[in-house]
Amino acid sequence: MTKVSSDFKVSVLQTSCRNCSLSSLCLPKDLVSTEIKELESIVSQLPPLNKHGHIFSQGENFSSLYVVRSGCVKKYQVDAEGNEQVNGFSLPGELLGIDAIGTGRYMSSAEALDTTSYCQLKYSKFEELCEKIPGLIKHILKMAGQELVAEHDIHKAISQKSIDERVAVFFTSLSTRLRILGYSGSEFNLPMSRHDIANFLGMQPETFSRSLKKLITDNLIDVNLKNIRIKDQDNLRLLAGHCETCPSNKVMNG
Amino acid sequence: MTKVSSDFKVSVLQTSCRNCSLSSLCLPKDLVSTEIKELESIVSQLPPLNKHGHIFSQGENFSSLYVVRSGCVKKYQVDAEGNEQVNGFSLPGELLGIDAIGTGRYMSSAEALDTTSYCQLKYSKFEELCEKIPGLIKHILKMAGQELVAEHDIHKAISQKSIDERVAVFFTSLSTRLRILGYSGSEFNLPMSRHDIANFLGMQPETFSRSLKKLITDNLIDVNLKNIRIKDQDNLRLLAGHCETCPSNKVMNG
DNA sequence: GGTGCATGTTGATTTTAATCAATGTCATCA
DNA sequence: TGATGACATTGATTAAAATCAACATGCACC
Repeated sequence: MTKVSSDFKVSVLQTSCRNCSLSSLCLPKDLVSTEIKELESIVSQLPPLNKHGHIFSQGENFSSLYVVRSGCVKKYQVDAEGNEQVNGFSLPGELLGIDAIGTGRYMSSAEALDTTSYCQLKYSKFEELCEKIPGLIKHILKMAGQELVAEHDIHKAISQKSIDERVAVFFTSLSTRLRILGYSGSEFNLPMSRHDIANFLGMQPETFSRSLKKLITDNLIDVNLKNIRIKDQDNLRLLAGHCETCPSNKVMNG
Repeated sequence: MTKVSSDFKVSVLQTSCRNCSLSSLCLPKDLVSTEIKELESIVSQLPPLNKHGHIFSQGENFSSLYVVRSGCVKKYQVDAEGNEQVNGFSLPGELLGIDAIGTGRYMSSAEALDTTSYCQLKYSKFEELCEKIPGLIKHILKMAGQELVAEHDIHKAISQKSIDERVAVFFTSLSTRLRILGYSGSEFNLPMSRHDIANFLGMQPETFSRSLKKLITDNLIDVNLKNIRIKDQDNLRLLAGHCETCPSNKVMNG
């Protein structure tokens, strides 16, 4: 089977931030050459993880922030009773570990859903660098803000939207994020299981499955196992409740 | 009627960060005197708002972060169809506006539920100051992280927990936050309406009302209009962490 | 101190999604 | 390549909460 363009993979050969295909997402704007060098000096590109490998696990001591380079990462928490809550899915360019800065421990686990490469930023060095590179503060706060907006979106979706609407929200949001990364927004392969998506969207896997069926019969999407093809973006976004002028419908981390 | 200690009010007479009763929450640790002075120079204490007054409104251009000094603030978004989603309630010491840094516009509205005083931090000046005061970056990232953790908690609650459990989560969480502020964690007055709480917790007001009744008959709380008294912290917290799918808890529910 | 309106509660019914149970399908690996 | 187990779908039933409708209560404003 040939890979569609949205397998969430990028080349991982380069080791420089400057040449990284994600630099427009990952780096603050308008960095001068010396600043990029300084940033590169605190960024380590770690060996790629296989499926089920963990970038970090809930409860571990916080030391570094991470940026996804390729692949897809599941963020999740497990409570005392062993129940899992999927908090979201991180795509290339997205930052992991912000919520650990305050507590000193990772509050959630970050697991590769696929072969995943990523970069490490030692936090102690990062803090120093913030004082040297002005734009860096704004950049990380911007990324934190995006995460907050995404959380509000999913809060609203689970709180107020019907099952089919939530599924539409998931696909349209994923579609938008993939397009930003340069992939097809109309056809992509899901690296996560039905179980994980359902968990994230606050429903049972059976319910998610039935909703997929509904969206197919309504001619909004086509589904072939992991492969999703969006047939009617407009009506899918309409169902999702999407509205361009509405702040709550920006890109969502899920 | 005499005020109980948890009316979320603090004296608003002082104008210095140093003497502010919230300094332990609002300021980074270990600031030297000159640093506090610099911080004070960018913090303006604005005139208090009456009930329904807005600190900022969704869509307005971002310019400042705000810290609640006294009272209680409702964070909410309204979508194109006019549906409101309550994102949360901010108590004294909590920061507002982080999610606007990245987008340049406030993504939600912040409305006083009561007479509320607050401080303004011009963001442009704040960024400059971050370069001068090392701890400031960590402090704001810590507060952003706390907000993210809170969002994950509510996501999980709405996603997985039953109605009564969600209500228990709300009360125990509020109780904890009030105690940290030095108020009673076992008796307090709710500044927000049933409608707003229900909306925040992803349920209908009728359903919230019925759940309150249930918690009262189970002897976990007492309710007198806006006044809540927690009678059995232990079991309320147990309920808040309780999970449907956990076999040991299933039997007790009947 | 009424009057009117917003807020909150209660009851009956319907709708929705969870649960339970069975079956189907795919990928893995001997 | 066929057996195995994880993942996914489908159907029947139950449980939970939304909805609809009526009523009660408290509060703000005359």
